Amino acid sequence: MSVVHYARPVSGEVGRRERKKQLTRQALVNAAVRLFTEQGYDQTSVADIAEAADVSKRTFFLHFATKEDVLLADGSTRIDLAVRAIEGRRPDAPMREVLAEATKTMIANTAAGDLPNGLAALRARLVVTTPAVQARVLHTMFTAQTRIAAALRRAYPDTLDEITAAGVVGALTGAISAAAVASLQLGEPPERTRAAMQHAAGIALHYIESLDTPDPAAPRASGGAKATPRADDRH
Amino acid sequence: MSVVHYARPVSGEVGRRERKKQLTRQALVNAAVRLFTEQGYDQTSVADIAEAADVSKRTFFLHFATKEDVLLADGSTRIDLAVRAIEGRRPDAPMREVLAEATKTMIANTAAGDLPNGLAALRARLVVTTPAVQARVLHTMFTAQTRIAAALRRAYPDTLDEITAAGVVGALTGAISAAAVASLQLGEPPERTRAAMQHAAGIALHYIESLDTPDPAAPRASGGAKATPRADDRH
DNA sequence: GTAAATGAGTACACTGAGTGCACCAATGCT
DNA sequence: AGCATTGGTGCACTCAGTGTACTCATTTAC
Repeated sequence: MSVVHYARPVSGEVGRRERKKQLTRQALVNAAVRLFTEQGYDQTSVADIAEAADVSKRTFFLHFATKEDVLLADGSTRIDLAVRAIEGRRPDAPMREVLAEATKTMIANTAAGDLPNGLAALRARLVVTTPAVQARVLHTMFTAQTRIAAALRRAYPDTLDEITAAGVVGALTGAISAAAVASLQLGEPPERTRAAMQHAAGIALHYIESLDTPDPAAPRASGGAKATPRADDRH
Repeated sequence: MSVVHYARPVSGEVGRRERKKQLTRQALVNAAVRLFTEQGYDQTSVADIAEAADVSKRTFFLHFATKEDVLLADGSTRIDLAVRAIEGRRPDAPMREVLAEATKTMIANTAAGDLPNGLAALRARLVVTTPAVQARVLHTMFTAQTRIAAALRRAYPDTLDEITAAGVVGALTGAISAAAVASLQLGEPPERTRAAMQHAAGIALHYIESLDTPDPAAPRASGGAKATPRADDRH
């Protein structure tokens, strides 16, 4: 393999080494997704995955710290998105709006990234069926919270102390993830789950509004959140 | 041992067997707390704990499903408390009030259970330093959420659908736990951490009020939540 | 162009969590 | 006293995850 000797590190390219690395990484993800789907998560060992991807078991752990992490391959992208949404706010934007924007971005992205292989769908299934995966996802989200809370505090340094910032972000993500899992457990289809997440975000955000407006004339149901279309459309 | 032959299974008593079981269980907890404190969590193996408690390693797993679980020995008590607080509500009590009560009970209990051995304090320390413990606690709390959400929904069947119930409870516990961890990470003393939890609960509850009162005349800062003494006393 | 430096992948041995199983012995029940 | 139950044991096993010393392709420096 090699008509071209001197590849092109020119023009800001990645280089063969890095490309090959991403290749094995992708092979591992694909093998994992396939095996998890075919045989189930618990019935698939890391050795199996490595074997199927035709690398050594040690190599697996060169790319992923734990067995669960292979399911979070796309991982930090969404968090980065949220952080950037907060950091790139208009200077005088109210907190509620900024958080609403960040939330919307994240949920939208959740929907998008699914196409390549069935990663997101598989993950969704495993989150409600496999405790180990659920625990890992939960933990990942929790650590992400602190990053987001930090960004938020940086954005509103004199409105928020550490505790309040943590509480706000905790309430937001707590509501969203609880609603998402509840929806998944009910066996609802993806777009309904996304709606559930939005609904829960609306709940949390509705409150947050009252932090923006020190003299709350309108922390009421009328506000921007429109929190209860869902509570109505069922029962 | 044994002047009394036929102990007393009379009058609803526990019996020697059960008593001995609790004894070994307690021995395991004590040994674990001591070793974790002396040598650190990661430096202590389950075999070590079992050895120190003078039982076999196999016995450890007869009492605790995982190494982390030994730290959650008191575990489900607090959840039961919350569930009971919800179930035992006055028939017409507003949701906010019920949840406030449940929250207060839980936080109070958190403070109380610490006395016997340093379990709660140790756990608090490990939650912020040891990922495995943090993950386990998080997961425990998350599963507890569904029980609480179910109880809440049972209490307010026509105000709440599954999703909203999950969202409400998720927001509440998300806010509380995020604030608690933030406080612990700041190295704050226990009573300050408890205050942080209360503060975060107030945040979440303040919103929830608006679910009770379809026509909110007073979902403002004056209400029962008193949400921001903390945000002021720092900044 | 050649040599040194780097870093992905490998082989292998090891620790430690958690499980299955057959068994023993104390306890509880009648 | 005799039988059933059940907490605890010993042992062998699986599997996740790590440390280490090695190879070899690629990259970089000369």
